[in-house]
Amino acid sequence: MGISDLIASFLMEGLEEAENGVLEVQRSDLAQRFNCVPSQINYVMSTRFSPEHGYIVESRRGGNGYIRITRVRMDRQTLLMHVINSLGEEVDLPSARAILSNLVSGGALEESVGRTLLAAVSDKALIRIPRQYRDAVRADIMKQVLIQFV
Amino acid sequence: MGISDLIASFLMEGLEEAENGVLEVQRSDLAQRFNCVPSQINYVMSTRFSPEHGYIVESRRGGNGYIRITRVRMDRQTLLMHVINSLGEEVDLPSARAILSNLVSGGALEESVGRTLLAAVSDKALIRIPRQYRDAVRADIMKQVLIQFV
DNA sequence: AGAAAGAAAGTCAAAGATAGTCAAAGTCAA
DNA sequence: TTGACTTTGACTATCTTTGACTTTCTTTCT
Repeated sequence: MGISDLIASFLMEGLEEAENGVLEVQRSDLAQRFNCVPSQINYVMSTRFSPEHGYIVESRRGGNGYIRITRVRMDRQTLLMHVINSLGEEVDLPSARAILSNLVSGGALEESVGRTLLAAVSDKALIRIPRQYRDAVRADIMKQVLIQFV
Repeated sequence: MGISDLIASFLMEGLEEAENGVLEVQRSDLAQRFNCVPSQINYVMSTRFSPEHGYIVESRRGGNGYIRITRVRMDRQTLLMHVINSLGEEVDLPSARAILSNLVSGGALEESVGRTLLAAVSDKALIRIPRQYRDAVRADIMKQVLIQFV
């Protein structure tokens, strides 16, 4: 596991323990604990705690600054509608993965359905589609499938 | 035996030992061990560990990258493998529907999964794909999805 | 209060570390 | 001899780590 993965799991554990699903950390503290540069924390936030992953990240600079990570919980309907609307015309694979994983862990989709859909929009499944169009096709497929579960 | 065969048997042995049927390797390590160019590992993956062979291959690039090979369960295998192999290069929508319906009623797939996959290969989902290529894309998607349930 | 200093966090691009693709060249058995 | 299978390597894509520079907020000092 790389440092980013370590940091991410550390934060997720922290979120488990936090009873309200909110965790506050200090960027430089974290960086020191994991012996990395502070900006790596930002990298972890944007790659592992994005909205697609089901998190809201807020922060404040200056003295007593912080980074606050909140795990969002929505009911199934809301979550699905939100996702479908947020899909737009194109979806890249990392986003699709994050979204589906979020839908599954949020209880909006069965695990088997999530896996099915992920496999259906994987690059391997869409190998013949020119890259240029892949994200659009992915979006089409995801919408078409998800709409059934609303 | 050529190098590709050696690499393949090495990996299969590794899979035997791995208790959960999952093996993770690093491409460059393997290449060094067998004294070949890294891209030969990709060749081995695509010729010996394809879905048709009963494997799922995932990977990640960048620092701490990996190639993960998963051997799918050997249970309902016969039916599904038969279907996967019989898919060939192209599948039209009526055939897809028939195949899925068979798999579901035969208990090889959950109904929700069948519906998901059918929606994913429907003409609506593949609307952007020129008709000429649709059946091929459908076959790709179905293989990629079904291999997970073998 | 206003300005200066200090204390966070943010941005961005370069460098590093892997893996993927593709087509040319090589090999071998029918 | 020919066609399928294999080997190779140049080029590309993706993911991670790092650090210089910027922005925003708080505190302290006139």
